[in-house]
Amino acid sequence: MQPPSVRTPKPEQMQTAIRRAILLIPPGKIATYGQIAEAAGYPRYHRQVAQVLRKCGDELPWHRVLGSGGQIKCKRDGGFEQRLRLKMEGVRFRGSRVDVAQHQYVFRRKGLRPD
DNA sequence: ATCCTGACCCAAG
DNA sequence: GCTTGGGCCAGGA
Repeated sequence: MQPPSVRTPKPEQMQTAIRRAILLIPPGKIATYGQIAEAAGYPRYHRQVAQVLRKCGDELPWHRVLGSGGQIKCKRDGGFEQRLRLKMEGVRFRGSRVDVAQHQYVFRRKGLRPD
């Protein structure tokens, strides 16, 4: 059974909530796809976060979005640029991963309202 | 309606 | 570290 509150989301509203959640991440901090989806009020919709980034990542701090464990999920040049951008903001790496313990951004509340 | 794909996640081996 | 397989959801052909 699932709570009816998070089912059958309106795509437009969900996309807005996801965008707003991503915009909350300050420079030098990071969040994962799953955390963003949850913060936006749509747990389990992490794939939709990726969809939003692919579509309009140019308007968002896309480089602050990582896979679980602080992994960069972009391929090739995208991943390279993401790493550079993060380093430019002072984010430190441990091997190929971001030091999550130090840079994790914790959303204050989950279920951001559309306003 | 079905099938495939994707900037995903997680547990196993 | 790696690969597999199952689960998840939306969008496009």
